[in-house]
Amino acid sequence: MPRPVPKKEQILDAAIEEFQKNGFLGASMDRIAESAKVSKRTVYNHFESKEHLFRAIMELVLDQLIETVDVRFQPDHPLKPQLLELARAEGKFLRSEKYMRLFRLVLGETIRDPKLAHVLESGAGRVSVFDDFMKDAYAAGALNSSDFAEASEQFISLIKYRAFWPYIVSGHIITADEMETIAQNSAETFYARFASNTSK
Amino acid sequence: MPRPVPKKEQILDAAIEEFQKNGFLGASMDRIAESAKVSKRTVYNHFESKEHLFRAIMELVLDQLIETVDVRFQPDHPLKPQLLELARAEGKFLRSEKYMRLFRLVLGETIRDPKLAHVLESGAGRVSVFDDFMKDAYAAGALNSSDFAEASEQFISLIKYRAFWPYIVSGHIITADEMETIAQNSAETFYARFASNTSK
DNA sequence: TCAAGTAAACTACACAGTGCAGTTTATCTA
DNA sequence: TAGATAAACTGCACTGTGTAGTTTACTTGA
Repeated sequence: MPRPVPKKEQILDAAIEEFQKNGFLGASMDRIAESAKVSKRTVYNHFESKEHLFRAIMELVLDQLIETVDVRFQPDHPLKPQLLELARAEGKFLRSEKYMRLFRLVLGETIRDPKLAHVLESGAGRVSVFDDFMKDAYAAGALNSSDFAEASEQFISLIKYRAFWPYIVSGHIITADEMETIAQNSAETFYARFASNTSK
Repeated sequence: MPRPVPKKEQILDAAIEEFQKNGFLGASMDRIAESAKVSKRTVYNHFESKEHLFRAIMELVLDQLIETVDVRFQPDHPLKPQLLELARAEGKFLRSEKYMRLFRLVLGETIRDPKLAHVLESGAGRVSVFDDFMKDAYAAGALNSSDFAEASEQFISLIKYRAFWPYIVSGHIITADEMETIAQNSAETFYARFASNTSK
């Protein structure tokens, strides 16, 4: 294998932008070729159809949507600051413009074609970090409810709804300050509801 | 005024379905005419363009997205069951298939064209019922925080995220039982965080 | 020499929107 | 009650445009 020719990536970059801007149906292969500074034929040499190019992008993008948050519960530390840390980490992850834009692209096409839904579920829908955190927290006696799936979902709801909604609805990406407020308030509410009496 | 011809409504019905199924770009005026059992020319006699037809539908649909929930805080009653009632009312409203499908249509097009966003904000984004409820509850001393906008948003987050997410992501409309569980858990969490000590 | 790329013309098709000759329908009038 | 009238509707051919994907003839660099 010679060198990792950059043409393919030029095409992918241009395609991501085009799909993002116009959606699958609105995207034009001619424009993609043009803005990738590549002949149309070259596009088709790398990707046999629009559909294939789109799917290639989806896969590429999915890797970047995989939750990178990795906060684990530490039994010997108090719960509250750990909740805040978890909320902040999730918030930081959600707030990146790259994530938001990719998510929007995927969401838009998922709505168009529900068959793509599993893509979202396996990507953005990942909740395992929260689940694991809650499971460990309960095992350590820090939670007052054994239903850690419920606890996990509520925490996620508090954070994600307010982070996403403004963007979905009006394209507004939440500021770092707004996100910090959301993280604090979410942690506070979660603590009020789920912290065990014995936990500090 | 001659007669209230039903053709226009046949067209609107067919168009709603077509736009819902294929989105604005994917929708075909020929198919709309065909499934409305009307000639294409008739479609254009009623609506001068695809865009006009789409906007007519948006307006039609918006009226149906206006929040119909009307639960007011009653100072002489305990807070907790009132929270549950509010959550249930919101849940019932959200859960109707008509609402879900229309919402999805609007959301899809909003993502395609953020200029349509204000449509959603003035419709589904209405939070005044919750705001009013919280304001009254605070005035009656039932809440432990003066920030009723925050309280309101958190309550909404707990309910809406879990009601919408499955549908947006996979087309799954939540069952009445699932919604009831969400309402109860949301009310419980909200109460744990925001109920004043003096409230019963 | 040859693999990869370029540019531009070309095919085939789907679609929005129009024009028009003729038909249906409801309502008003004699 | 028969028939006139106007408006709504039909069916269909047609224009123009944008697009996915292909073909062809040419270039470039190793």
